[in-house]
Order: sequence, then structure tokens, then C-alpha cells
Amino acid sequence: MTDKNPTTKSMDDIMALCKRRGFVYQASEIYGGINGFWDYGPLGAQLKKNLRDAWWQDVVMNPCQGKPGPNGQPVRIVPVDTCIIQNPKVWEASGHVGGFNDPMVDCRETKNRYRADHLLCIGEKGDKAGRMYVYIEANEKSYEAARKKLDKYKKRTLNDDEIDICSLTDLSADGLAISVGPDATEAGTLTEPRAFNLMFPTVIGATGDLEDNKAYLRPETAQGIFINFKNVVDTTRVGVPFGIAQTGKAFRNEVTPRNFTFRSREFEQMEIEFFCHPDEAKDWYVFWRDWRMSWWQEIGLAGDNLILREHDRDELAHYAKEGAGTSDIEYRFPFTAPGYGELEGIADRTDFDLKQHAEHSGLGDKLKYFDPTRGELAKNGQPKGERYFPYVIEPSAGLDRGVLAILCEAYTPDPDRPSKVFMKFHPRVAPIKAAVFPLVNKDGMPEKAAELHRELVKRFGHLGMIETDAKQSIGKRYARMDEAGCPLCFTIDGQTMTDNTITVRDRDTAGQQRIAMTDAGDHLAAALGL
RNA sequence: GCGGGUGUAGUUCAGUGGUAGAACGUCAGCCUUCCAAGCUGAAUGUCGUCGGUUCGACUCCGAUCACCCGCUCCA
Repeated sequence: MTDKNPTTKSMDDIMALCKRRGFVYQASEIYGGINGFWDYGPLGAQLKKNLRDAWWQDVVMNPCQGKPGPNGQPVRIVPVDTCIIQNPKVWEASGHVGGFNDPMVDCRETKNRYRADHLLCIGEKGDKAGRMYVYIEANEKSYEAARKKLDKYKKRTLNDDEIDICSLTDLSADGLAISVGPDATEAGTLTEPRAFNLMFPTVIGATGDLEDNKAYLRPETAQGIFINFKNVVDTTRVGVPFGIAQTGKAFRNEVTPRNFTFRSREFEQMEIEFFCHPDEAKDWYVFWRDWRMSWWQEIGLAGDNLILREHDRDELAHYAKEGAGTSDIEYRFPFTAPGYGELEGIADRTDFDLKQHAEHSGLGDKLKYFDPTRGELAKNGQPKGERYFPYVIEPSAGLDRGVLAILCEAYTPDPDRPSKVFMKFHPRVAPIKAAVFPLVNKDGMPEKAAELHRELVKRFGHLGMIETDAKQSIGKRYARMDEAGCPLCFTIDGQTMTDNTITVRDRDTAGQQRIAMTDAGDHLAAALGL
């Protein structure tokens, strides 16, 4: 007996299977890879497409699967597909250019990293050459430690009015050299503050002058929706409350890409920006939060590994401070366990973004929405209408993270079956929907299998792959399908030749039943929930 | 960015300062009437990359890249 629990999922094993079966490859692998980028192989590409299609179907084509919104009306969503590169002013308005260059400071002695704008330093008033001690803002313990160290250095107890406090970011290089880090004992171990801008710069135009023609790859798809809000309202017969949805790539220069595809520098988002009257924001926030949670459960993340977590007030993003709240739908990945990693965030962004774009674009109140259903009643009994910036509820999901969670959830070790592991994908997202096998490669069975295969491809090929394989033993073929996560295998055997029945093998139970070959399509349709 | 670990076939891993191995998988053929069966055969690696030491480096040294873990960060 080994002490390794066979039901424990190892990320290394999952990654090995992803490579072996063609779900995920390292990007640029033959050149040594590239940090923070991953490619999808044949099965991974189809899995990802299936998840994206499921989202599109349930969000855009049939919003919330027909579930009415908190106002009792059908939920209305329209799609857009906006550019990865926008006018750089978009990112100034959104706050991405100016607001998020958090300068960081590393300590060479303690190996700790701090946000430079959270560090203050103290020293004796008027003392330009003596040591200064750095502490963390609003951290009582850190401050007291710094005071203690300063007193010890001065060999006396200093009064409050003998002390100068300044921000670390205001220090010169000389000042840094005489400063002692919050947890350090020596001076000069802090590096100069380094700025991190998480947006990918790029150059527009063939001359390639970065400074004059600088643009950015979008760090989120959301802004493409906000800047088209007026266009959509003006050209589509939608009115608040309604949502705009979009899927697409986004790019972030992550400080530390980690954990397989979880924190990639290039990734795909599935975002809804749902516009509603400020008075109704809370209701819509709750509605979207709960429906999105149930959607992920329905798509196959049904167990304890999925949680809904409401954010604490102090971890809210800049745009959500005034809103109804933010919650995360989080999955317990093998690499986060016992903790969780974010799959989707549902945030009340308030009217922050629309107001920002109203201001930066110069459109001002023209970007307000005119709501003819609100306002005081006129003499004829009709509402006079109300102009306002709608509040926005944003359910923003990571497609690649969803795929990764599905891969982890589906990975099911089973020492009793030949493959030792199978991928228990929900049939809706499974890249291979079914396989058709002749039991042996002779006696008319291959022809019969080809016939059924053609039929199933014609009916189900738009949903995923339909495989067929006549080589090697039937057990080996079943085992391969188990690792690929194919939910059903149809097998033509000797009996098929006499009574036109076939066997259906279920991936999860490995059990079989015999059905009429003409029922195979309906059987698959039922398994796919069609 | 810092610290630790790892890097040899598609995968999991041996290996030794002197011409590169196993298992599984893959492919082909035979066989095969239901779970990686059997038999025969085949392909596959610039031993992550670059440089250095050496008569000779997969092995020792340096750098670099990538992945994993911890810290940090995450609009």
C-alpha cells in the first residue's frame, strides 16, 4: 500500500493528461515555451468552444434559459464583438492607464515585497544622515516596531513631535540607502519602487514609433461594451433594463503567471454588462449572482468544489465601492486547495464606467439614457421620462478558467478500469460526443459502423466530434474514449448483422445496454439533453 | 521580482565524464465477437537552450528559458 490516496487529484497528472490527449499544450513549446501562454490542442479547442457556445446560448440566445428577471419580465441581452485595440483614451477613462501602476518595493534582506504607496518612513526631525525606519501604513504593529527601532538607534525615547514622517515614494536614492525595511535589520535593503503596468503596449502604424503611436491590447472586454452603450441603445430596440454580452480575448501582463492556464497573460473572457436603473441594481445583482452560480453547477461543476463568495467591503474594486457588492464564483483547484480560485466575478460597477466615458469623451449628459417609462406623469397620463446613467451589473467569467475547472472536475481516477482515469465531462461540454466502433474489423461490421457514424455526424457534428475507430481491441478503444471523456460508445457486433441492434456503453458506469441501431441518434440526443 | 525544486522519447521515469535506455502509449501487420488481451515489426530524442572546463559533457561549471512550490501580485 502506498500512502497516496488514489482519489486525490494531482495537478501534475491532470497536466500530463492534457498534453497526452491534446487538450492543452505549452505555447511556442518547440522554442522553449513562453511564460504565461498556453495553446489548446484538438480536444481542448473543442471543449473550450463548447463551453463558450453553452454560455452564448444561455446568455444571448435564450437569456437565463428563460428564467424571468426580478421585474418578472424576460431578461433581454444583445451581443457585440468589439476590438482588442481601442483608442488609448478608453483606458485612460477606465482608469487602467493611470490608476493601476502600483509601484512595488522588494526587500533584499527579508525577501518581502511591499506596495510602495503603502509604506511610510520615520526619522528624527532635521536628521538628514541618520537612519530612517520604514513601516506599513495603517499597520499598528509595524509602526510600533519602527518606533522602537528608531529609539534604539538614537539610544533614547523620542517624542512624537521630534519625528518626521514621509512617504517612501518621496524618498531619494540616498534616502533609501539609509532606510531600514519594515522587517529588516540593515539599511539600504529596499529596492527602488518599480512600477507595474499590466497592460500590453503595442504600436499602431507601420513606422513603429512607440511613443507617438502607442496603443494597448485590452485588459478586459468590458470597456468595449461601455463605449458602445449609446450605439446599441440608438440602433437596437432595447431599453433598460437590458444587457450587452461579449466573449473575447483580453491581455494582462501578470506579474507572476502561474498555475497552468489559471493566470495566463492572454485569456478569454465571457462578459455581460447588464444596464439597469440605480434603484433596481441591488435586485439585478442578486439575480445575476445566483443565476450564474447555478449555471456553472449545471455545466458540470456540481460538487463542493464550487462556492459563491461575497467580497468583503475592503477588497472591492475601485469601480464597485459604492455599489451593491461584488461576489466571486470560485472553484477549488488542486493548486488552490484547500482554498479557491476565481472563475467569475459578479460586480455592481454602478455608473462608474459610463460616467467616466461621458466625461473623457466630452459627450457628458448625452451618454445618459432616456427612460420613457419613468418620471412624473404628464397631463395625458404618460410618464415624462427620466434621464440617468444606468447602473451596471457585471457578471464577468474567465473562459479559460472555466475550461480548467471543468478539466479538473472531470478528471476521475479509477484504478479498476483499464485507462486508470477517465474524464467525466458533462455531455454538453464533452469535446467528443460519441464514438462508433465495429466490435471487430470484418464481417460487414466496419461498413455498418461507417453508416451509423455518417448519420450521427450529420445530426450532431455541429455540437462536437463523433469518432469512429476500427483498429486494435475494443477494450483499448473504450479506454481511449474514457481518457478523452466521450460519454457514449456505440458498438456494432455480430448480432447487429442479424437484428440491427447495437450496444451502448456508458462512460461513467462502463455498463452496456442493447438498443436498436435506428434509436442511436435519439439515445445520444437524450444524453446531450436535447 | 525573490527563494527552493525540476527539465532525458508522446507520457512516466532510469542512467553513466567515453556512441542514449525501460515501461506504457503511438503506428503497421496478424489475430481478435465487449473493456489498454496476444504475437511480430516500426517510428520517435541535437538528454530544455547557449556558453565554458575537458582529448571527450546527457553527466562538471556558468548563464538563460520554461514548468512546479513558497512569498509577492492580481483593475
